[in-house]
Amino acid sequence: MEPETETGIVNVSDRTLRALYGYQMKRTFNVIQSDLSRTLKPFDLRMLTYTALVLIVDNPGLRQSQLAEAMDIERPNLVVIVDELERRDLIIRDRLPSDRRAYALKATLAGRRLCEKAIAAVMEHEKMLLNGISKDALSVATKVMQMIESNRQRED
Amino acid sequence: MEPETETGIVNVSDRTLRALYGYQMKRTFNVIQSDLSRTLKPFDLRMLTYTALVLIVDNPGLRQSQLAEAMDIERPNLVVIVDELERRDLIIRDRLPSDRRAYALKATLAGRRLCEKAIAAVMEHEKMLLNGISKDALSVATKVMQMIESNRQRED
DNA sequence: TATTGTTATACTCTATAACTATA
DNA sequence: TATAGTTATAGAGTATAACAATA
Repeated sequence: MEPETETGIVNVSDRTLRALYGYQMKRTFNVIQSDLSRTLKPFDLRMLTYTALVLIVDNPGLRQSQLAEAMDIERPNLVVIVDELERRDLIIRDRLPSDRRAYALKATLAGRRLCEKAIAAVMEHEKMLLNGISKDALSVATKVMQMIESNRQRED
Repeated sequence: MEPETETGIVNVSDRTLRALYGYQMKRTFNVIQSDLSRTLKPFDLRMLTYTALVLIVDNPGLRQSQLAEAMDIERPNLVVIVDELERRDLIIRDRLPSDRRAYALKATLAGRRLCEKAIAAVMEHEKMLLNGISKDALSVATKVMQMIESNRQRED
């Protein structure tokens, strides 16, 4: 006599739905990811290059290791992303005088301009995706996500 | 004079944070994904094989095409997942008498037992991840995710 | 010795076209 | 002709070890 919830085309019991909390989040993330990819295509950006560009524009002088940590990816995987942005003259790698191992990442004027346009497009699409969701509900959802993140169990 | 929010190690303005709504969700999904992977390792399951198994146990007779749609992946990518579960005798592929092209997927006794154990382990870990989050807040967050999913703009 | 960025590499997940067997 | 499942394959994204340069 368990309640059932419609999720896609199959019905799962509420107990099972709780066991699939990652499954709901993955479905939702897929939606956002694919919408974002389509929105960013005209700018020749992917989610990863877009995120990196936005963070560099917002944090001039950021190091690659900091950016990798912020984006939650490994340093080796960031190299190709920064390479691509640099090759397109959207950012530059400046040597830090204080630590000649590291780079200070800075957006170029072209990078800042592209970033502005991309952000505007993303926000426009976001409106459609978040249609019917109250400001309060969205705020609660964001807090829940931040709580989950802070509850992360780092492996030892 | 923009407010700033701590996200990882870099500060981003609230406007920028809104432009990175996918970024927050990705970070959160990464946390859930990696926690889930670690939890499922003792059962020799990944997120995909776990999700497939749970859905088959909960929906006996499910077809592969239905399962693929439920899991939001392409049919070809499901084949290897079903192959693996079948090879481990956790599920069987039953021919449908009414449509000999399709398979009815059913869990074996071993599959149902492993599924039960895996769900228990996942729920135990979920408690830690959702620590400090009220039932109401979680419910709101889930509804928001479902709303986003239903707002999906299918490409034509 | 430790850290920054790098290369190489392997693995997982994803996406598409084309095939077979049934309908 | 259309659909269910399959094969082959290519492309993203991710994770790890090992290296050079610098601290």
